[in-house]
Amino acid sequence: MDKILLVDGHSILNRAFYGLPDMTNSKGEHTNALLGFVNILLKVLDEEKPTHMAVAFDVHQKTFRHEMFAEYKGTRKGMPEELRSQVPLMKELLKAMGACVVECPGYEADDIIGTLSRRGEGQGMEVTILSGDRDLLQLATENVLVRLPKTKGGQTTVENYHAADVKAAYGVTPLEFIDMKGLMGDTSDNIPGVPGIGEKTAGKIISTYHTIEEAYAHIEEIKPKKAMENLSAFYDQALLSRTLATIKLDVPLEEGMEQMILSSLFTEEAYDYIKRLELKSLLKHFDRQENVERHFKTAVLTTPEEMQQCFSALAKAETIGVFGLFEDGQFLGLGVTADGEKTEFLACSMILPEEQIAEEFLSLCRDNPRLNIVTNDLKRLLKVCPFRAENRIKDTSIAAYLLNPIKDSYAYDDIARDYLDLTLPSRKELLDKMKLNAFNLQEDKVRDYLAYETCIPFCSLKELEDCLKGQGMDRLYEDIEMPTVYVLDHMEQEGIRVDGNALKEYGEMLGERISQLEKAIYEEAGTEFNINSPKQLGEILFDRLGLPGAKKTKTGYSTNVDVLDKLKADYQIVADVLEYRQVSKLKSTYADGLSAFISADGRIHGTFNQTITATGRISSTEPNLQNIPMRTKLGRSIRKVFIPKDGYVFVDADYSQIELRVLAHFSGDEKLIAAYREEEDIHALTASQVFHVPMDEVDDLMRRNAKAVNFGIVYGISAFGLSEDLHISREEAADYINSYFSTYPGIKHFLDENVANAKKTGITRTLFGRIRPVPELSSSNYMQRNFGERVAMNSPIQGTAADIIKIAMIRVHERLQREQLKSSLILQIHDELLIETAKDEVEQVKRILREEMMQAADLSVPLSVGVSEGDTWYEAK
DNA sequence: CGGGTCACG
DNA sequence: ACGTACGTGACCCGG
Repeated sequence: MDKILLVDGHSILNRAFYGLPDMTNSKGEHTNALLGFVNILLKVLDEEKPTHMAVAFDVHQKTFRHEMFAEYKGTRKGMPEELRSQVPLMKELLKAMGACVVECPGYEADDIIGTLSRRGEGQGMEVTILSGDRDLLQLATENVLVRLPKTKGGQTTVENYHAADVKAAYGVTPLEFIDMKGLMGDTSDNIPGVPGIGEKTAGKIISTYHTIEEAYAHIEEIKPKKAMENLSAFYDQALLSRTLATIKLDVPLEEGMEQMILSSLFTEEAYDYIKRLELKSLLKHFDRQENVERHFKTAVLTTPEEMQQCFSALAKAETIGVFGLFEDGQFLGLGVTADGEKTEFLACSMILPEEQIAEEFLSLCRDNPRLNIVTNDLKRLLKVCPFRAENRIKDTSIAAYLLNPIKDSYAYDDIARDYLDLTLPSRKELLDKMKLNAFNLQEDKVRDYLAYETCIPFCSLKELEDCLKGQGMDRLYEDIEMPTVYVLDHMEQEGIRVDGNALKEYGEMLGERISQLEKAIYEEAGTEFNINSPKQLGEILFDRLGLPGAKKTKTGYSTNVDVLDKLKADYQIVADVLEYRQVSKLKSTYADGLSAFISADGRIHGTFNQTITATGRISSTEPNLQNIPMRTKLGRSIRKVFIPKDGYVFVDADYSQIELRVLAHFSGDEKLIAAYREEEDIHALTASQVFHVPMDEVDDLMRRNAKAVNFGIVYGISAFGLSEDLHISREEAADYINSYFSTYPGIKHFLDENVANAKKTGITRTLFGRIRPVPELSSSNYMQRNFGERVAMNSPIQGTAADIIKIAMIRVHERLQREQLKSSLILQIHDELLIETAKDEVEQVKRILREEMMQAADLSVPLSVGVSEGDTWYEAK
């Protein structure tokens, strides 16, 4: 039997839009609703297998209709621009897929669907209606099924209604449903209904009397009393509402059933259009040459002989893909491919030990100086295979990060999807929480996994390199990012020495103080509670003790420093809580936290991540060595436990105001450039200019305020942000900013141009070509857009500073190696490098740091570097 | 697992 | 009337 699927275009698009996170393609077009729509549609088509299909749209988008009926209710907010822009794209896409898109001026999509459902039913067809809108339930009959997709918890389930199901769920028939709506109204459709009658009452009334007229005829019997009075007073409005709620069944449609016959949606045209929209995950549905199922295969090799044979074959290749498999830090083996399809996996074992695989691989690289190597996580691989042949080794995760630094993962499945139009199961999908070991490598899913990890880097390299070249980031990739991998690996392997006993004592000292404070706080509160719980603390301070100045967060009272600082002078308990917070932070995160990371060699080997930040900075984890306390005396003293190995000292070098210097360079502002060239005190100078006083009259407070202004400029200034930081009024903050911009017009111009440019191109760019997309700039949300503007101002500055220190790191590290010094770079903290320095090399190391850091970039202002040494990190800073 | 808080540049 | 300074990571709580 023939079967027709009728799709409510707008409502499904709407569902899809709110069900998926925002997505934009490289042209800045929003595409999440398109993707969601197609996925819902494909799922339903698969389940229903209809012979015919039509997708109905309103001619005018919903907002227009709301304006027409605006007198009934306050106008609802129109659909956001991110969604609106996808409506025409969706229609085009459907047409490209050969789907019948039906619109009719003067009628809504509901009416079209109603008309077609009756027409289909009349012709003896089965009818399925797909909509996100419950109103359509009035169309359900024995032969007309209404399906409502629901998204809860990421999973989409579909509610199905025939006439009987409507009755079961609502106690009314589909036709009565219209009367029910006449009573209860619908805010989102601007249908007024009867005041005071909601779903419950309306349901009761209609299930008893079946129609509004009949209910009115028995008006005396209606309960509750309020409903009776209102129905009586608003009877006409109820009838009008019902008319508004009634879906028309007689729309004069030109389209005939024959136009709705369904054939393959995966047409040539659709392929091109989907490709243009960059909906890569949909491309897998197309049966195309470039998309023929790839066959990734893995053979697990376990003996030295097999390995020898494998490597001899690899030696003939031009490029090989490599994957180092680790589980819980344990090296389990090496995957290799020479063609991107067949993977050979060398599994570690007693007869094929890790060292032998590593050695053999190293000599393969050494003996074949033209062999190119591609992998998706080079730094990981370096832990077992410390090879160095930079121009020949490529890391696809780094390349993908440069091309889009705001993604949160660069795993093989992400790269396959983004650069090969290939949808592969992720590790989690394939293996879930399975731990890999020597005994399960032969399982099919594990072998698939090994193949993907090994082959995808191999297969995607060319596309990635083409994209890098196209974006002008090939030099950035080769000259800065790839060499950085080796420096980070070096820092991780070296680690930093920590005096475990001193750390323990420090922790105990903190523990004693915490006990004292706890006791005092409980006494002051008159009860014991968990001070670490913001919820409990808020209730104690603001409810139980009735302190003033309560501010609310989503979940309760805000108890952060800003709030508590204002109270600490008047309330001892608040002062104690603040100290408690500070001390327990130091203990849990630093004293206890760091202790847990001290290795057998007495050093902490953290991880430096190169593909995390949106701006190009490095990040540090397990532990985070880039946020060791500095700003308070007690916190800072923890740096005394970081000590160099015997016979060594620390030499620490940091850039002075590198971001402001970058800004001076970018903006070309003459005053700022001149100031830096003459080595002026930049914050004092800013104070003098902004507050209109001579330099020698600038006091500490003025200088501090000017410094905050300078910070603000770098962050993408806002009067609100500055006023919060300085505890001044917004007006005052705005005055500072205006004054700043008239002093340095070049900066104002630079920032404005930056934002305008980013709005046009969708990206920002650093001095060395690093990009950062700023999709927030095209948001319809005011806050989001403002955020995008600040990001557009900040990213080139922060990013260029990040580029510069990477260059410095590379050069410092390479020079230490080339000059065969014993000293070693062990930490990078954004604008600072820490070198564990042999005592007899101190002067040389200081010179290297100064030279390489200052010469890392050639800006129109000099780069200034401060260098110091000490027997602990505390002293060296 | 998200929110609040706080450590750093 | 809204409700923000830019970039991170770790710890704690509580659902």
